[in-house]
Amino acid sequence: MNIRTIAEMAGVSVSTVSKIINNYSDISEETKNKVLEIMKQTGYVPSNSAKTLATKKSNLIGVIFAGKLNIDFTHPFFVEVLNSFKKQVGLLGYDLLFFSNEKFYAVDGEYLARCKHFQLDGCIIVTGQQVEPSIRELDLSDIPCIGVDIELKGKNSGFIMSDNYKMSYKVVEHFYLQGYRELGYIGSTEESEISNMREGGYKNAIDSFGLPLNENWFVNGDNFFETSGYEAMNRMIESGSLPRAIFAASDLLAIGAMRALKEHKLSVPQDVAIIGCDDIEACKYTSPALTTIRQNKDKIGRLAGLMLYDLMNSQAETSNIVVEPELVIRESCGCRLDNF
Amino acid sequence: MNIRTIAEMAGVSVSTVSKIINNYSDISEETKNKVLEIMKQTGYVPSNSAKTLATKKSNLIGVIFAGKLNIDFTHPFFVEVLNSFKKQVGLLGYDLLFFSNEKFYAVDGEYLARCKHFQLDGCIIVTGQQVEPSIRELDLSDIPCIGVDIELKGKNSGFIMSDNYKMSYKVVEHFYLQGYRELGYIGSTEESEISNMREGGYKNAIDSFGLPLNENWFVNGDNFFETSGYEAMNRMIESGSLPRAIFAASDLLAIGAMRALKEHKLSVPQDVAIIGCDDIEACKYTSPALTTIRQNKDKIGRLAGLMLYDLMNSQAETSNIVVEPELVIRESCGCRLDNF
DNA sequence: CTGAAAGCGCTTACAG
DNA sequence: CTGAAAGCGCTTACAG
Repeated sequence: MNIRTIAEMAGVSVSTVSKIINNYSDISEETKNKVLEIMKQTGYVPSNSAKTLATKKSNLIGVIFAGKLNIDFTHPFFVEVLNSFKKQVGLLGYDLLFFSNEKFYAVDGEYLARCKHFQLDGCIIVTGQQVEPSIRELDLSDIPCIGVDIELKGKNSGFIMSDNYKMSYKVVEHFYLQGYRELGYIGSTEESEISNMREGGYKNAIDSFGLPLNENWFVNGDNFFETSGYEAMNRMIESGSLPRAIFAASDLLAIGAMRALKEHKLSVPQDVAIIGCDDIEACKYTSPALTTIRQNKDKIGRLAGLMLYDLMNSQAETSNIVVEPELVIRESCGCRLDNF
Repeated sequence: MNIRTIAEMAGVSVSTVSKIINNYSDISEETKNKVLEIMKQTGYVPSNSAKTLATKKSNLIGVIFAGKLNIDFTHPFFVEVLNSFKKQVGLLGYDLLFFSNEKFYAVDGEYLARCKHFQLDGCIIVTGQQVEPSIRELDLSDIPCIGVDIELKGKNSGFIMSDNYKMSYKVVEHFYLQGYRELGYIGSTEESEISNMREGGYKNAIDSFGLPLNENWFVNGDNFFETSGYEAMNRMIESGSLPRAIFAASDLLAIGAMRALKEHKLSVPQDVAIIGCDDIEACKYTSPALTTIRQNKDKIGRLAGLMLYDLMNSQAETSNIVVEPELVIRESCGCRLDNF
């Protein structure tokens, strides 16, 4: 069943059917209805590959998880961003392609090659740590790309992330308002740009409030996961000196830190207050419930979709957007201690 | 840059280049190396749409979340299954296509039409409640499909799920071993096949162990989420009579139930023991930590990939597989009460 | 408002 | 071992 069959059945030309499929206006109502009727009866569906071949546009957007490892579908932050991104671009008429073909990964990803292979209209790149060089190649190509939590520099690229400095500022401010003056930080590996931005913002804010800055209270884990937080906290405890309040670069780091504190008979928030980052599901169920920074994942996803659309239809130049984060107060920061 | 350019540069025919791309054996080493070299230098990438058009195979697998609502990327179970599915089919040389184009959803999904449009080689269908009729149409088509947690009946379809009866049996057995004789159940809506299977298995097991069955201790929520568990538990509490132990059809239901119990000053597991289902991340962080049934998501995903592959390459007939679940003991079931 | 024809970039018998 | 040619199912100037 192809366009020719439909054309013959309707007694019109292939061009005419094509125009009807693509909603051209210069077709008589009569012809149009006749053809539409036949398409419906036969259950005809135009072939995307033929269309792509002819037009060089696939109506497909590539989704790339850069910086391998652990950071696939199970990553709580990206998964939610992706969810709203998917809805947004879906509304605009695009479907999503996920690279998974491992055969192509042999040669360092080869992302650009994959994109060309599928003639993707654009890409969204989400990322963890250690970005492969091949991402840079894609970034600089003429394929429109939007990065989430990764700074893209190409002239057909843009990126979006939460305001990581603001985040830290809000945390310091909240701690300050409660009288905490000795502030610590648990980050991910130093290779993580995101963690470093949060740390930088945190130190700046400490400085703005005129608080002392003690480097012993700043520790890094190997990644953003629970075990890293546990180990980092243990190291801080063993160093002999503890801050009154700690900001962790992720909720899992915070949860790990709480476990370490608990094991040392230290109470959260009475001995050490903790604020995490991400607002994952589990925050609500820890005890004490974890105060955290919520990124507006829904907004990030929607904006990413819209920015990419503009890029793909050259309705906009490169743009970089930063989204306001929000402090979600629960128990671990101590400001609701009366309720205990 | 296309196959003809490469052919001309190498001074061979298009057919020859095509054979080299596709690893045909009847090509001289010399020609092969010459062409390969040129392909490399030029950075030539074959077009997937042209290939698909010619071969009717896209090397793409469709991922379908049936039964809309809430059940997208953020669903903890499916997301992990998908993760391992992706790896498995990636190894086999396939990429993944996610339907998101909302324009097509206008007419009840039209899944089959979408598949044809992209000439997908196969589909994986994961599902929540209330499966759309259009899924059935796809199931019965000649496109190979594998269902996860959904029974597919088409002759080119298969499905895979955890052994939902066994799950319940293990829970009842565990409760029994601890001396609990009054067993309750919190399920999702009655429209959920999965919840009903678990309930059925649970009742059977209760029967096998010769325990009394009290219908008042069996309640259903509206879905698998926390609030449903909370409300269901409250209803059971208000009914005046409580079982000694409860199996909830999901971890979130269990967590909601624990919240309701806590609010009524009832302790878990001292007053009521609880076992959840899914082993989501949050189980570890609730207090008490939630004992649960872990589905082997990794195995389910890998098997789904392999089964689909066999179906797509007609190396196997329809097959239905059931995967052994595992009891993960933490605190909420009470068997480690000594440790408290 | 409609149609004939070239072209998009591959694959695949088939011939040699 | 290699190549000429038809065909996959669309779109797009262009002519009328």
